[in-house]
Amino acid sequence: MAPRSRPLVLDDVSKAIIEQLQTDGRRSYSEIGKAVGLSEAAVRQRVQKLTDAGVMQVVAVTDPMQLGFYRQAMIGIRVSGDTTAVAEEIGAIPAVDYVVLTAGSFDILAEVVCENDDDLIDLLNKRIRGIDGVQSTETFVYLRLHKQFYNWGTR
Amino acid sequence: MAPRSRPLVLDDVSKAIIEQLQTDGRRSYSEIGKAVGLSEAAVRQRVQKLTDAGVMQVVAVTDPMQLGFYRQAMIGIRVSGDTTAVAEEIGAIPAVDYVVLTAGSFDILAEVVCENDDDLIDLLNKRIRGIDGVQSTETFVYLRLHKQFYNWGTR
DNA sequence: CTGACTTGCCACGGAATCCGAACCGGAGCG
DNA sequence: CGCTCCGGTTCGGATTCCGTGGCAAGTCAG
Repeated sequence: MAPRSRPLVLDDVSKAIIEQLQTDGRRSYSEIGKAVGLSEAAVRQRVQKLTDAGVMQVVAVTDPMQLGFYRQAMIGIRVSGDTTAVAEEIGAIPAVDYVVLTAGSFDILAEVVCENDDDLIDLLNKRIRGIDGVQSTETFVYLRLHKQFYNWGTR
Repeated sequence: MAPRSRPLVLDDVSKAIIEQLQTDGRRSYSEIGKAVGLSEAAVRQRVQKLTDAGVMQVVAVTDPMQLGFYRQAMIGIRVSGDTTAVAEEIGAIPAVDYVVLTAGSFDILAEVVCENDDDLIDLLNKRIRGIDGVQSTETFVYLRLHKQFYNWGTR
């Protein structure tokens, strides 16, 4: 949770390792080593370094729909005053899984995951719009998730 | 890439397994089994089923910044005609990692990952705005990613 | 140049894990 | 009752994980 580390240049081998784990996070070190031309131990050390440095993390990602969260939305938020403070507060809400400060007609974009429409309404009215500094919000209800990639690493 | 398997109810044990893998995608089956009260083989079978069904996938997620992608943005797109077709075309662009059909003042939201501003400009002008049916776009350049969670599974 | 230090990789071996297959018990059904 | 399906457990051999030690190639100071 603390990516406090130097730039940490990534050579081609590390990129290759990341690509391997992007396609399958459970691939064995020796298999990766075979693919990138390194020994098992070397791969292991590099993966450890990469995760320690916060460059990469291996996790399970899920389909919210199939877990009972039937309503997702992106919320554009206009703020007066310190955007960071507001972002902090919004990020503290459990239903919010993604917060980013932006330039443009919104100051903050927040993605939320709710079980149903009632939860979304409550979230908006009772939580987000009540935050000090929030001027206005605009909600984009998700109709269909069409693409979701995690392998933007090296192209 | 094809979540073609509808019903598949998730009991508490499967949810617990998912939570384990959400905190660490490389945790061993036996360790998970110990945590959720199942044998190693049973955990393995369930994980296999869950991934096959598209409920969950274990992957490496990376910090784009540390991989040389210094410019991210969300692009709101207004479309005339079939939104699905446009979404399909946008999703085919490598720099686009996230596409969702929405209700609201945008028809499509697309997150893009670029190396720099020039790439972003080219992406917008030469790729996205050239797609048939795209009426207008609005770009929200990311200033700072503030929160990003993958563990929305069960709360 | 040289010696101390650092860094990254490989080799190795014991412990742990993975993984396929066999087995088992309960539920549903004719 | 016999049969099948399902999900769990057990089991054993192959594989992987992981700590450790060694080695070669820098780097730096004197």
